[in-house]
Amino acid sequence: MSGAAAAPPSRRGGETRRHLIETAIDVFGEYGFEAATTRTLAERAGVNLAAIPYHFGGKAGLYRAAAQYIADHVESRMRSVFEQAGAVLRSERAGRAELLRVLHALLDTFATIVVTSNEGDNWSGFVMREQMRPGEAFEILYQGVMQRVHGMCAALIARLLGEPEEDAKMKVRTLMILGQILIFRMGRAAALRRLGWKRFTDDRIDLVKAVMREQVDAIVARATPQQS
Amino acid sequence: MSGAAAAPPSRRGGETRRHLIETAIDVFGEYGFEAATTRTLAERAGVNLAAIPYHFGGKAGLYRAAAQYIADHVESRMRSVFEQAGAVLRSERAGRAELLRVLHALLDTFATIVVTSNEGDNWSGFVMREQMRPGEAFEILYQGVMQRVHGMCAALIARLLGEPEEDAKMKVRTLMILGQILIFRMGRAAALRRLGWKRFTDDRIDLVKAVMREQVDAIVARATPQQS
DNA sequence: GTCTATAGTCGGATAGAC
DNA sequence: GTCTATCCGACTATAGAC
Repeated sequence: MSGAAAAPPSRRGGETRRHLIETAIDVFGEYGFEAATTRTLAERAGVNLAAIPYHFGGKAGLYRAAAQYIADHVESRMRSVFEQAGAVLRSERAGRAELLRVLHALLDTFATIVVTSNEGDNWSGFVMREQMRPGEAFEILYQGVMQRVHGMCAALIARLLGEPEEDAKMKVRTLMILGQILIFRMGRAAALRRLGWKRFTDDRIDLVKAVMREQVDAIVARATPQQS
Repeated sequence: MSGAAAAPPSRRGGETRRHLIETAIDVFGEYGFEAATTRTLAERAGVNLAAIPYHFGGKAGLYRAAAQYIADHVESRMRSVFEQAGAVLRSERAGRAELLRVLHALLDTFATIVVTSNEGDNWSGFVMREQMRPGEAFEILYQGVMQRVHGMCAALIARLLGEPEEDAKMKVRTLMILGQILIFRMGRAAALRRLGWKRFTDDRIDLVKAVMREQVDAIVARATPQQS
């Protein structure tokens, strides 16, 4: 967790709330909703057990609050590239180079967020669990960020390839390209193991980004295979 | 699930054991180790609660047995393509077309197994949870299948690109290519949502495979970007 | 708003009959 | 090998003092 407290409310209530949410993201991400106990949640947040029913109505309310917090957090880190990409997409006659530039910027930012999470703040476990058993919290996450990342990438790739944006094929293509990044998060244990790494350092993330650019360039270059 | 139980004991013990393992894969995959209760495990398997400590020494033993069962099962479904790929890789002067053919065969088989799981047998939740919190069971899964899939793909791609196989770059590249498939399993909820699908039918899986081939061909074609 | 103490529930494992 | 009954520990939530 990085930022300073956003809202310093009346007394210590807001502080407790916030602390509890940030801890809850870690704990729920690590153990899952059922296995995470209110004792662990309260203990790690350094607050009293009874604060959970008091502030959030119960364990489930805290869970929802955590999902909302993640959506807001990632959204804020993506906002700048979202705006760049939106601007380029709105201009009817954006050049190929410009389309590629914002696509790379979008994927780079996404890769940084996705790969570096869990070396400090750990929302990814939370998100992965919601992928496995989508519930109320999945809606909050999907509507907030996932949809926009997918949508923007698909629009950019469609323009670059000159193919229709709303086809299933284009959506599949876009999902696959995002999968090239997400593998390092969702299959992190296997990826690190395979690479003989213990964790992702900055230069390793740069390698990932470099290979990604190479492969995205190849895909949108529309080179007919083995034309050589 | 296909394979027979490894150790068929005296009476109905083997049947109970097997049933318990297959159910356990579903239940652990759905709820996770901690949240899955022995009562649920026994009930869904239609066996007595006390059978779990009896046959597996406890909940943890059943979990390990389930991991081994998954590794064996996937291994057996991949065996044929593993052998094909191994043969091609051993022949020093395998042509480009042949290398591509076995790479596609490998990825196709992998895609089928990965995407169709969970419409019947559900080992993917189990595997994903081990990715999040790698434990004893992760070793069983990694050593068994993951390592071979990654290794074979990397070897084939390295040959096709004429790049060294053991470099981090090649491993990253291979992981990314596999990520194109795995996104449909690990990010299934978001993918289905984005595509407006409820589930993966045969023709949808064919679409995924077709796009994957296209993109793999583009990547290994070594086309310099924007040469056009 | 925060704490301690406790009520009420459900978990895993075992004992011992069959 | 399989069952029923039971123990004991851990969990969530609440009551009520401060």
